[in-house]
Amino acid sequence: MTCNGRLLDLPATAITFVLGEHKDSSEKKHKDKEKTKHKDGSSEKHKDKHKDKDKEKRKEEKIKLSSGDIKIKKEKENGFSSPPRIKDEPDDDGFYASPKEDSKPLKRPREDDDADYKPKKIKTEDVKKAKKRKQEEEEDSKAKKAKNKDKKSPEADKRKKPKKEEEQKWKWWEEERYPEGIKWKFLEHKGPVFAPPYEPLPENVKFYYDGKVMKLSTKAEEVATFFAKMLDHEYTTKEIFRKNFFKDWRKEMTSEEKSTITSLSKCDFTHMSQYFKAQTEARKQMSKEEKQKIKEENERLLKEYGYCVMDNHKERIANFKIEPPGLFRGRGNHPKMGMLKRRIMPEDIIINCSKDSKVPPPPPGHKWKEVRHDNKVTWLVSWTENIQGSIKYIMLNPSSRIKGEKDWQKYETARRLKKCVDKIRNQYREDWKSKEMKVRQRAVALYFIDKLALRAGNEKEEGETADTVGCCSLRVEHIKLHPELDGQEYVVEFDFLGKDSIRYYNKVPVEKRVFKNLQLFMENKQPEDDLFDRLNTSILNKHLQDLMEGLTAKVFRTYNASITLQQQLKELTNPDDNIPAKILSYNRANRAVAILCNHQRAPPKTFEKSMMNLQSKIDAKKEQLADARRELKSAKADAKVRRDEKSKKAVESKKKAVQRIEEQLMKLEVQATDREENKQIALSTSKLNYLDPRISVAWCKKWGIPIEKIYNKTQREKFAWAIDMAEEDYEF
DNA sequence: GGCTGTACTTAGAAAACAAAGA
DNA sequence: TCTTTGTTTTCTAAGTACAGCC
Repeated sequence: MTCNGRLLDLPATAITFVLGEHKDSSEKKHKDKEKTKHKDGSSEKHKDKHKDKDKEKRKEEKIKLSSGDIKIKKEKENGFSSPPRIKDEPDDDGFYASPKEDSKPLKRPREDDDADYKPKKIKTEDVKKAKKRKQEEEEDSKAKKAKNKDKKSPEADKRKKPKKEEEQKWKWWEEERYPEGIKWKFLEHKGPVFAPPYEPLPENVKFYYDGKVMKLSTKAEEVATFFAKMLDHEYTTKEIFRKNFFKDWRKEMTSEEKSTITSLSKCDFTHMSQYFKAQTEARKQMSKEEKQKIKEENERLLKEYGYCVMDNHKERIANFKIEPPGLFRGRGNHPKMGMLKRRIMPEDIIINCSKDSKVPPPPPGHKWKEVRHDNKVTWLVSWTENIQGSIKYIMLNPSSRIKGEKDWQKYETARRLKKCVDKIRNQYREDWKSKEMKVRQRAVALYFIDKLALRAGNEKEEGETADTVGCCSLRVEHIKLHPELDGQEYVVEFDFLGKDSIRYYNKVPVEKRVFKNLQLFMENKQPEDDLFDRLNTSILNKHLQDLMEGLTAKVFRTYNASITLQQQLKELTNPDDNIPAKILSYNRANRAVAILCNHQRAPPKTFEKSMMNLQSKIDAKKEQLADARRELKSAKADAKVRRDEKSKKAVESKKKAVQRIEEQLMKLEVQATDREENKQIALSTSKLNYLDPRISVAWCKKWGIPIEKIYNKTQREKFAWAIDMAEEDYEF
């Protein structure tokens, strides 16, 4: 079985794209089973533990909120008083425990050299290189200063900016990596930005209960506005959502409110909803100046809180704003949808930074939960969320060294898999014959993960999340076996909800041994029983670790996605094509991967309309072309009769016009094809997470395609390492 | 080997923004 | 200049993986 074959096994039409809940009956069945399981099971206990914790937390929260000493200024969301400035790029004067001083900036390793990507020992930087870099940095800062001065001509600024920004980018990939485990040596940041405090509704905005106006307490009103803002959303019609919301809302009510408001269906939020809609409208109608003001404010916030200093470099933070309170919106059939996501206070926040840094001060009158100095982790701020009890983090942007290095490493691991994948495939094929059930299950599951790019499928806490599965957690009800189907032998029909409750539906012919094994695994089982009852992700990954260092189930997805892109690009790119046609080929290769990985999206609401618009543009262009051709014809006839220079020239210019219109038409047609094929497929997820960017960069270089045509600004920032290092002959 | 907690990547929807068209 | 449409960015949920404990 070749990878190429794999893809062809999977024509776009083979996967039916349907979003959302499609199998109520089986889900219900499963849930019922879980309910009975819970009665004596340990997970119930765990759940209770969670509940108690949540209760406690909410109690604490109430106390805090009612203490009334919370004053968060609007201008200084973080409550900081005159925050210290961070330099754009710290001077190289060693005032931080700098990795530069003791690390040698190596020339980047060749791809092949890097194959096993092990952190090397940090070496002492030689003086020459240190000097050189110092010089460069000084030049950078000079350039920056010059740029700041040059504010008189924004036009000129615009033109110069990109180049200069390019120049001053730090090429971390040319430097030595830290030993494993150590993530940084110096870390300083300004802490998080908290959600703005609740602003009570104006007096004239009413809430009605049972047809009568009712004035709500501030806390109850705030939660009510969360619901009112979602009134147009399908969520608010769902029973679970309404139930969860109402339960949590009541907790925020005064005892008086609680005794009055006993039924959600008697609550009328429409006036509130209208008010918010009007506000949205008003925001759209704001004057240019007002909009500009908001924009500047956001920029200021970003400038102040959006960056940290990590090891002598200013790095962008991905999410420096704390998630605001609101109603939890789970995906798919989530049992907790509608629950209240509580407001996060400084007392919930753990700050992580280095000992010798300036610890961000908490907002006045508040304390951080904890300040720690752990350089074995990459996060700057964390807190525990109240819906699942999980930890949330503030981390760096994908363009940062710390994320980029990891990303690079991920693709190197996938490339190592390439070298031994044949051996692994032979091995699991052997294992299909094993005497041990566990080994057979492992081998069949691995075959699916490899062939179909399924996710590993960790076990999930029942009743805590939507009922979704991956490979190891597939249940009998998720597959159907067809000894023969549509002229093919041994077809397995998959139908299950995967991550984010996206449906995976696929009919796949498999090898006879796999088929027979599946029949064996399903013997004497109920639909809701696990297909691979002797297997879980931990067992599988332990096995994979023995086959190759660093190998886990998800590496197969990365490997298969990247190798597919590379093969498809080779196959689909026609050297004679013009640039738009080549880009169409690229998108098609990208699409093949997205289909493999089952990356779907809801078709855009305006899809049909925009398609029609495009078609009418094409029709108009066709007419234009016909006209132009007629004109050319008559010009030719004219020239034949007159035989002068002027009419000859006229023919030439008409010819050019025809050519130009032909090109325009072709571009439009390509666009239409691309869009149609993309209707339900999301390309960005694979582009961002599964495709070794060096493949794309090499392809661009080989065919003279500007990199901007396939990566936008953010993507170019994330993949700066690949853009810098990949040559046109790069092989994944 | 199971359980729990933690850290990190991957994911699609929605909001914000920019460009094109009227 | 205003409106529509398409693209990018933001947001945060939902996965994977693994360490450490019993």
